[in-house]
Amino acid sequence: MELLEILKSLSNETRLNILTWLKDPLAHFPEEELSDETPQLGVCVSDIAKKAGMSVPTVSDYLKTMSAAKILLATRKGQWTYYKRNEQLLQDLANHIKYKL
Amino acid sequence: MELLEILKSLSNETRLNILTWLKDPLAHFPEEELSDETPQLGVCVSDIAKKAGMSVPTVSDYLKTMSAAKILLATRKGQWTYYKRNEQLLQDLANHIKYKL
DNA sequence: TAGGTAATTAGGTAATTTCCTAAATTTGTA
DNA sequence: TACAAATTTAGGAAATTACCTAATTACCTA
Repeated sequence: MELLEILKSLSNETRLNILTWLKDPLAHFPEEELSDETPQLGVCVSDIAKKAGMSVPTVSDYLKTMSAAKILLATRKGQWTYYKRNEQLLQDLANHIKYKL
Repeated sequence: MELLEILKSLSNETRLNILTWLKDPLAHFPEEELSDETPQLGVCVSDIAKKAGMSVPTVSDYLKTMSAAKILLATRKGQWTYYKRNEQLLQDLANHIKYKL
């Protein structure tokens, strides 16, 4: 777990928002954008970009940054890349702060 | 607790190092720089700057940033400003990540 | 295979962060 | 009062981050 990389990737308001939106996609994305695979796969780049009100390339780069830090997990399926939270890493992060930092 | 402000103040290698050094000053600062008040007060700016290998103004500013985020607590005593960790806030941060984020 | 949609990569400008030196302030002491 | 030590504030150069548009790549389907 690369603590500094993780903290850097969380130190931006939009990226932090994305993380919270992905905690409960049903509550934060329009129903028609979600499928029954959303819980497994996550949400695709353009839907997240729309929600963030930012360009697709910018958000794509943010998501890549967060995946590199392992905060998010990416799944490519056809033309789409879906991103979801890595709950295990977030628990590891919390534990690291609690007991190690 | 201002999550984004806290995460920003932790997203720098030197600031993160300072936080870990202050967890155990005895292990990270020369004995002659410490007093029996160190556990209560913390460590002063110039000692931390020396350990970090950076200028006093830079480190003073880092410490101020971390105090503003309430990660550190400052005590002015005479000409010195001592900084120590705010353990309560770090526990709050860990819990927030674990249960809220 | 051509055209369309989704995503990524490339390249750039603006804003922010990093970290310095010099100057000013605060406090203790001769 | 005057000088010294610790810190903070001010101001600035260099590096990084934030975000955009344009171009390219990946993949699907007619």
